Amino acid sequence: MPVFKASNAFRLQKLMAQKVVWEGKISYLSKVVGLDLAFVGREGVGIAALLNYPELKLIKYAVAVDEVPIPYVPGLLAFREAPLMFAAYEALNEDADLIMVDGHGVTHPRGLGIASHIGLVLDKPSIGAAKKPLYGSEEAVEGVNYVVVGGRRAAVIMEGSKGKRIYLSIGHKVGIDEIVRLAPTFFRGHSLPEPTYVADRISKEVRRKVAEGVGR
DNA sequence: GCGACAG
DNA sequence: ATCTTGTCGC
Repeated sequence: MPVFKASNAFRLQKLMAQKVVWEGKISYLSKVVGLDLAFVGREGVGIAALLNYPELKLIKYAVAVDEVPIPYVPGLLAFREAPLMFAAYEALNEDADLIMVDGHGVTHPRGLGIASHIGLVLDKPSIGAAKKPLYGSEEAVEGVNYVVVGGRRAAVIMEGSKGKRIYLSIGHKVGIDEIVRLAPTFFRGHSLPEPTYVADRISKEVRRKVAEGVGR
């Protein structure tokens, strides 16, 4: 069997990055899907959580569990985590108006963080929600903190509860101004935006059940 | 070459 | 991401 080759992944990212759309507005927003992954040893637990908007209440969720053979390599996160996220999204069997992914979008060394990777493949508007910076320089404009990449504003830095900084980046087909407009509406008293928070909570909850099933 | 490095 | 108890604070 072929093994994961970082050099090939790099080439693919550069090609895919050219297809990513940094602009766009969400004309109709009702279904938001949060994607996240948890681990139990080598087993990955992918979660696709559907929330309504603007209430941000969990409507339903889908799970995908499988072995994750790709190692974690900074910058190549999508190759490790996206497969199970696609599987979970597929199992959800819903058409999302917007997808929020744990991690960065275009604020990535080659312009293709996991949020952009997933938005591009599913051809859906997507936004990345990360807890730590990865790429780009900070710049404050009119009271808003941005992350600039190649001269273009690529992410907005939000302050979750207890002052925690969260990086909301362009994933695909959502412009920076649209993210600035929507950003505040995604927070509900947690450090993370609600779609990501809910998906993360569920992933850890399901992870525990999977861990028990593994031990026998 | 050295250090940094989403989850 | 995950390994991990109690503990400080809203």
